[in-house]
Amino acid sequence: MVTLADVARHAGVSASTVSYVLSGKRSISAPTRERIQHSIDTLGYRPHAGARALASSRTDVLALMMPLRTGLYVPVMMEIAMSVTTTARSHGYDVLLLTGEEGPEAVRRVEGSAIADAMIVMDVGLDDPRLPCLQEAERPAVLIGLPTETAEAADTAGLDCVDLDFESAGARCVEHLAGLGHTGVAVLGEPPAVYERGTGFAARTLTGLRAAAATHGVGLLHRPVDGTYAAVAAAVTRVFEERPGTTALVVQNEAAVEPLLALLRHQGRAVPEDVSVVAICPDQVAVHASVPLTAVAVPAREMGRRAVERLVGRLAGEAPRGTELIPPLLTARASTGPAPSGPASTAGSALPGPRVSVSAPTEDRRGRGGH
Amino acid sequence: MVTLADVARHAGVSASTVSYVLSGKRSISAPTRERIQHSIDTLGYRPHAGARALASSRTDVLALMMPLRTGLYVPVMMEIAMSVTTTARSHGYDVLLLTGEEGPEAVRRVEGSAIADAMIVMDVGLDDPRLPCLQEAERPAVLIGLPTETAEAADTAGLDCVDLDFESAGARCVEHLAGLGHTGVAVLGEPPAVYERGTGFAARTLTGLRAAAATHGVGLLHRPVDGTYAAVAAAVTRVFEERPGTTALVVQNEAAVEPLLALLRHQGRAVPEDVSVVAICPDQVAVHASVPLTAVAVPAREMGRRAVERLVGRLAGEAPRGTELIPPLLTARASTGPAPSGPASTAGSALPGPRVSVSAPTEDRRGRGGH
DNA sequence: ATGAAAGCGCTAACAC
DNA sequence: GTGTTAGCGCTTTCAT
Repeated sequence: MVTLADVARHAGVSASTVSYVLSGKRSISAPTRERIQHSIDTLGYRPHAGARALASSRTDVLALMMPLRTGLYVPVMMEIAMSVTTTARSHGYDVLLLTGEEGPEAVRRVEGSAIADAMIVMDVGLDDPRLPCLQEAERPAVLIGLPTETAEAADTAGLDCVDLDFESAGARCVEHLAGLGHTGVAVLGEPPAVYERGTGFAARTLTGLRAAAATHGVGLLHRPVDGTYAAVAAAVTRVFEERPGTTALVVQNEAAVEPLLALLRHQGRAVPEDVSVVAICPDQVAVHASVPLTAVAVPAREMGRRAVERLVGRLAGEAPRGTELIPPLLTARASTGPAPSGPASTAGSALPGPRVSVSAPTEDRRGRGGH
Repeated sequence: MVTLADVARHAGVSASTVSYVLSGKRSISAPTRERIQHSIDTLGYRPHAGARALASSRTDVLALMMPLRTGLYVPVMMEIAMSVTTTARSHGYDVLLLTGEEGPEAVRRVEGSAIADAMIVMDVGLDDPRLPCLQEAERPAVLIGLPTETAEAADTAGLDCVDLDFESAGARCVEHLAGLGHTGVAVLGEPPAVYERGTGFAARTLTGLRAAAATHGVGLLHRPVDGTYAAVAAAVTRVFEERPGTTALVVQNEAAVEPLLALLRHQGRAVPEDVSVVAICPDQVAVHASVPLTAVAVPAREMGRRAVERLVGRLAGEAPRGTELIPPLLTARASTGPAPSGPASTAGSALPGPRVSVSAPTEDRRGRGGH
């Protein structure tokens, strides 16, 4: 193994000079710097991470705690993880991946063993047991997500948070639909487990949805669903039975998107002629859906990037910045349109009660699949 | 910070004794061990990772290189990553996440800076530039995937590999369908980019599919598809036009699964009465699809687990084990059934379809196809 | 602008 | 069964 001492010898200088060339912490004359750099390249020298960590008390590693509990949409997590990793690299940091299984113990391990300089914590719950440890910890931490129902309380707890402004996101959805004349909106939410766990973003979205619904005189039904075809079908069918006047759906559950579209197609409800659909999901999902979806984007990459940049800033001595909410951006695509104007124009209207039977839109349909 | 020396002083022993209690590398009398353990607990001592790495040349970290290039199904990657992380923890290792962007440079970094003790490399291509570095490296590496078209060549290159036996997986799919009397099978494969990149698993699957098709007199069409509704619709429509005798589909593209099922429903082709579908995907996807799918499982967790266990074994001194292929497991679910027996019974029959072969096997068949 | 030297906290011979 | 001690490779005062 090539050590710093080897380089020093090869370049005919002292070890400390080599070290200073590497760190740039003091000025070195051009000739010696070049000579040393040449030796480094020739010998293929790489500083030993452990030795450096021991001497400097810095690891150049960020820990990423990613619980991946049931009901969470994996691609968003993954995108955040990748965004964190590439952003971290661009700042000279590596990323240590921790699962949620260890819980608070992982926080103590990172702290106590000096495994990482800072941490990013995802999937934060309302009474997350990791939070107290994080607050006691010496090392800076940034949460992706808020541990509170509202945006204000988080920073008072001394925590740095980055998240989409889900409350505004919910409001945007309703506003968009209200603007198109819809008055009966149903929300297909995350799986029940997500709400039960007290995961902040789902609750905050709901708050925004409800507030805007009240403001705009829109009736709102909310149904948590698992991301399976069966669950979506059951929920949607019930919604249309309970309130035939439903003309728009908001989906906050990426896994439910395709099942929902397939179901509507199957039921003969045209999108957006009979029913409008707004999603809260990554843009990629919205664009590639079988009907391009009007959607509020969940900016996964952005969230990962900002989290890292805050952490890097704090490691460089900046003060905590509190809660940072990313404003939602709704992009109108093909899945929303004006509310159908009379009972006559909706598929649901043909039905006396329970089930959708007939008549539908203007689609080319063939084959024996017909109901 | 609490150091080993602090513990030693508190317990009234020497530093080395404390160290040996921790490592278990020499026998300590019960009383002193207990006394030391008590001091450790009282003081809340944690060994300093950097110091330990420097002194022992072991980091207790495994590096996981996960490229996440276009066209790869994210949930499988994520499941492997999580499986790797939890398995690693259970063996006392942490996991450092590396993206593919750095390429071979990342391998050298890990090696040169002693950042990790070993590495797991995913998404290996046929002429992967990381492979030469890996072979030169001192540290053990395990590939998830094979860098070759066939199973044999990999270990000769001195590399340790873990993967599903995709060749057999392909064969199982065809065998299953052939056993049900299907003679016209189309394969919806991974996105074109995956094949172009020379990613081994896709090519190997195709090899297995083709071999079995030849053996069983099954006609095989192969279409790479992007995982969007539009791409799937285009491909499937063309397949049925080109060969109306197609009665079964094999899908190796998780993102295409729901679009495909939605499309078939929309076209009025009943599954499995008109067309059978076999998938190569994680069991979870197969089970939760809108039609539970007969499928060869991609054992993501298993692959991650085995990769880590091999690595841990090799770090403990075991010799490389070469290539380890996990035998495929096909589970029959609701999406496959006997081939429709005559032109009269299929939706496709409406089309000017030349050939549907006559004879079919002797299997118990039921459903509406009954002649 | 450069060098010398004292650690950082731990491990692993080498003693006894 | 336990203590002593010499590093591991790097950073960073303190000198000059």
